[in-house]
Amino acid sequence: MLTERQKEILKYIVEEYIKTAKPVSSNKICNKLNCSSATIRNEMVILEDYHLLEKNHFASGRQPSEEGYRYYVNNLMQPKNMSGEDMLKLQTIFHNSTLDLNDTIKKSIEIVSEITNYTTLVLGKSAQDNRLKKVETIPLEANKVLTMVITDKGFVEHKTLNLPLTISTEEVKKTVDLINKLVVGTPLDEISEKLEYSVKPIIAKYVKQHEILYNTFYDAFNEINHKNSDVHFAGKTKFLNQPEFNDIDKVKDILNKFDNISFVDKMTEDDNGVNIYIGSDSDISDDLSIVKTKYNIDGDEGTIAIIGPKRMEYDKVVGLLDYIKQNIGGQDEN
Amino acid sequence: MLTERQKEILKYIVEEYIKTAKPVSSNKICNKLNCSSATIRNEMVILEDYHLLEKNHFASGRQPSEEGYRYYVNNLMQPKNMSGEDMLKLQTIFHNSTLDLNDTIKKSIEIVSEITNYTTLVLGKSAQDNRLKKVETIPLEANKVLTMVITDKGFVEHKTLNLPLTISTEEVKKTVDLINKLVVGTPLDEISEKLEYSVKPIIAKYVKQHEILYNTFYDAFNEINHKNSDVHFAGKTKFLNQPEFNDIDKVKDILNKFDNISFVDKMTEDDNGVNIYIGSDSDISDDLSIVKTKYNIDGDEGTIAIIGPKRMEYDKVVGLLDYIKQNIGGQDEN
DNA sequence: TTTAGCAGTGTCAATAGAAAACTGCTAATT
DNA sequence: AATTAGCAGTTTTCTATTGACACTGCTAAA
Repeated sequence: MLTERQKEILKYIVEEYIKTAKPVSSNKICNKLNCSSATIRNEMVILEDYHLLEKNHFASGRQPSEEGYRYYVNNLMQPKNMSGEDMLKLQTIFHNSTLDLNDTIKKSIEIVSEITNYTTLVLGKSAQDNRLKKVETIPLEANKVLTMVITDKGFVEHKTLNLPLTISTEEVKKTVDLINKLVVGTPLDEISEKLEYSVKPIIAKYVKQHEILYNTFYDAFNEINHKNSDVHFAGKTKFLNQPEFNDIDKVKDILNKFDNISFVDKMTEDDNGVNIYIGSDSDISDDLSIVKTKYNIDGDEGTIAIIGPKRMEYDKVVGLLDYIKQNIGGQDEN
Repeated sequence: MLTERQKEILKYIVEEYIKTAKPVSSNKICNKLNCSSATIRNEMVILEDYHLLEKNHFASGRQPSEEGYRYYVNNLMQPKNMSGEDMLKLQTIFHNSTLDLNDTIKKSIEIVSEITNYTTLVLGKSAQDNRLKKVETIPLEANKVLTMVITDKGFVEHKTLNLPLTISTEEVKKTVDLINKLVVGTPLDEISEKLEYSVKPIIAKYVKQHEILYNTFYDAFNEINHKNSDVHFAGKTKFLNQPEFNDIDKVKDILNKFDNISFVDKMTEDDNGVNIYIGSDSDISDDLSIVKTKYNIDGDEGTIAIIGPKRMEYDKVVGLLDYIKQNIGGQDEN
């Protein structure tokens, strides 16, 4: 358990390091608290023993360790209220009724990225609890057919097929009708199974060249399920502004992870508050942190995440996400 | 007009610089041609007078200028044949009939990026000469409506609308029917005009709350027209491997340009061969070059472009694109 | 418990010198 | 007239050294 003074010192070091990116010396701190630098140094040794602070080299100042950041956000930090100006920016986007929901969200994460100067992303609701609304095909020129899969929440996945000449448009229609009759209303994550065991045999009976058609729809369903949500980024290169990312290899690594978005698993974790993943917890890079929250606007769920350096202004970011959660998409309806 | 020897020297310098990224000295060259380094130096002075070579500082070796590269690709370079192994990789993708066209192309630019180690992108055909196939709406839960615009080439644009409660589904249907009756078959780039002058008055007559519905479709059409083609990247960060991109600001600039894809205008320029845009010609960065070609597979047109450092292996890249053009999408049918 | 004071340690910027890598030019050679 | 050897001159790069600076840890005193 830390003493009050130790907490104060840790808080000061974290916030100062966040501001300057430079190790904090005992001297700087003793101006804030009224005690000598030697006292501070003694305390710093203790905090280092607790693994809350780190040194770069023997005679350097201290900076927060990953655990130090964690202690800070859990125990010391106070979310910072947004400026009125920034609130206004967000409100005008959200009350612009001419934009559709998707556009509103895209626009607003751009604002968030601009306000915070960090990369921001939004993760649409996973399609997994969508149900199939309908399947549709539209014949185009020659032997091409546009096939679409539409869900009850408005997801659309489409593919253009080049059909072998041996398949007639009637057979396509038959297949579509069968799928519509048999699986509409089924949750998407159950559809592959149902397709394979209930639908395939029936199609095989009624449609001659069923294989290729069946496979197409099977693929489309799988795809909509796998890219289980759309991800939109804003300010993807913001982190390049931070001094800790002057190493090209680091940059490359992070950008590739952004593209593979393997880290989104973190995002879908169930939690109703604002969650903070620091450094190695972020699953992207030891040098990055993620602050995320879920939103819910008129039943449309999703996640907004802000990605910044470990040395991120957590108080500001958490304040911002709190605001969004409360004022815009905050119906906790689990 | 250059002498044979001057051409040989220029060619050697370009190719050596491409390989090593280091200025080439007279000494290295005189091992290749059988003459002394002094002779080479005399020639290099002449080539520099022609603005084909550059020096970094007084006593440095020479490297190609932008014009030097241009002279090289136009007069000295010979496209290099692909290795059998690489050909095979591409062929297996292209003859995989279970993939639809879009997936085939995406997969193949991934292969191209892997083979070349450069960023590769594909630019779908512009939607401008598409015609409207149909407009469709699907009512979802509550007051939400999915609206779709579909073109004859298989483009699909969709939006989810939150309708005010005052609008009935019948009115939506009426609007859609009217649009379908009046503008199906119209080329997309003429549709805004037609909508505004021919359709709007009629809708205004038959539909009560027509404004919001009309605007939605108007927006959707505009959007499909403006994002006039889809762009897919592969190996977006490949250029970070090159030594000339160790400057974070340069990196940031290029990545942002990739995202804004303002440079695609270059891509749509009409030309049937393989085009090379070097340095400032590329409209991305003075340090990058673009090599592109159009393809045409079963009537589906598009452009494949390879983006690499100015110091790019033009012979290999041109050889690769030649191969793609000839073996896969090379019907010159303008 | 706290503090003053100091020795010890590592960073950083500046400087200097020497080696390396080339070129341009001149004068001799073919 | 074209080519070449040779050398002076230029710039980069590497290494070493230095002194100033910024801290810390520890000790001993308050």
